[in-house]
Amino acid sequence: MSSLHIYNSLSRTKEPFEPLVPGMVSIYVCGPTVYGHAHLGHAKSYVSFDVVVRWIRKLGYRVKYVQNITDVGHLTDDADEGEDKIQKQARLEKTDPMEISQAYTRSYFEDMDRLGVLRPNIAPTATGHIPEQIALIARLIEKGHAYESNGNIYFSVDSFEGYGKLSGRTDQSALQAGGRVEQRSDKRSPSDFALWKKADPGHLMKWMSPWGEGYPGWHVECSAMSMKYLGETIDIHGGGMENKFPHHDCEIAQAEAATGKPYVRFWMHNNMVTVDGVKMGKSLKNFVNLKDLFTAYDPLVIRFFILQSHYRSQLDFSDTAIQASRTGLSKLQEACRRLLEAPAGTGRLDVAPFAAKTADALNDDFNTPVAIGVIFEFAKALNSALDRPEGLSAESRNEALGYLETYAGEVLGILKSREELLANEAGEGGETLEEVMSVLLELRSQARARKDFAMSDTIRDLLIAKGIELKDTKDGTAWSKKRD
RNA sequence: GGCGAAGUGGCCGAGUGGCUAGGCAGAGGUCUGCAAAACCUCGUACAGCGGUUCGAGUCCGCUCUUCGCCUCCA
Repeated sequence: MSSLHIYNSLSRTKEPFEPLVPGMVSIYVCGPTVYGHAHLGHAKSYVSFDVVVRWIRKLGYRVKYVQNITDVGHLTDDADEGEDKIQKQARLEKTDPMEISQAYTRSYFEDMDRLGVLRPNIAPTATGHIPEQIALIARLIEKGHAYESNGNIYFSVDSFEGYGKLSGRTDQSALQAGGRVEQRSDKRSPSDFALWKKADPGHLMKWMSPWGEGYPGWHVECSAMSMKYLGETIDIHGGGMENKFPHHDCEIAQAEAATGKPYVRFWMHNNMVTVDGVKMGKSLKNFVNLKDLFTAYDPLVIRFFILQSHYRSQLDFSDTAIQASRTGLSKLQEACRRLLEAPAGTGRLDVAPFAAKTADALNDDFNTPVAIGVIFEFAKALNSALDRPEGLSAESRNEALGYLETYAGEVLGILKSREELLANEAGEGGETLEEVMSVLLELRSQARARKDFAMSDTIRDLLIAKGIELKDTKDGTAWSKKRD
């Protein structure tokens, strides 16, 4: 089997992955700013990193996964202008900022839970780490990398060699030429960015600091919390591509200027979700809210849809694409269900080659689309084996189940549990339904026995109309509730 | 203007220079009373033009097009 290779945005190559501390992997992923419900873009990001974490754990490492919650409202415009987003939402909802951030934090985790995204080990909030951020800022001032200007603290980009090395934006003078960055009177250099902002009188979320009442800049929370929980050098830092610049370049500058050590060993950036080829974003009105999407599609279908493309590729959202995923996923679920219900036979199925190919795909920079492709190939081989009269031996059956439950279940998180797969009708009334169905199927099989196909087809059609599907097999008639 | 990514069959979407990606949809077939499901077979896909090579979707160059970032953003 191959070993894990990860595409490092910093070197722009795939590199073999070894953690800094043997057996332990530290991961920090930029979390959401909580002033609205999560959308499909959030889902792509956090589902992707969920698989990263699950796979690295599967490889035997202890993973410490930190994902922040940005609950300090940053500004709607650029680093210095506009309204605080959370405060704005609070005004719209006629409440206060803390209630907004709390409510949408809960909403975020609800949605992620439904997508099967495992909770991070630590989900620190920016508001809960103001002292840490102040301490980092003070350290930067002390070292001459930051300065005060009218109660605001700015990071001095000129003081840090290599600013912009992640995004490739290293020539600051070239940046200003055609860009939209405006010269601020209290910044020494246009590229300097805010570490601490003085609060205007109407500003609600503010804290006391050595520089007066204010609030932290956006970039500083990630550096402060990452270093607090994971150390000054971490293995993996993940986030959306749109955050490479300026956010991640600023994080690097702050952290490395303060510590003199490398901040992150592997930078991972996931790509965007687009709608009709255009980025889905909060500021555009084209985002697809997850709660809305869940009313039309099983969250597992959304997860599967996301993992069918690679995390570094753009994913174009459309109903036809997602419907194709729904059909494909149910095919996989059906194969697994069939396996669970299959009587023991004598046939064999060699699972090892499929497992090796799946692991290779995941080791190759978490290539989930290829991994899913292999699982489909496996499902085909499995169905073929089950079609044969000799079926599958108990041993092969267990190996096949183990493969599916490990890769499709544990690692990719796209497989329902055994209970869910076997339950025709979960919940209230299920038992009664089973009994009624067995009566109907018995009547139908009697009709078929006396070749009264008009009657048997009537029973089937009426059930179809109620969303219950029948399948006649050599072992009798199976039924299932059609779900979508 | 600067930095970066990408253009693959009807749709989605992988792809390390030679060996089938995969899924959805479609066509034909096996099985079945008929269906459904499953399985088998089928599409001469790689934006265009040059070049390197015995051989390129895969490397190089040019052209065209699209997208992201340079402002909050997963």
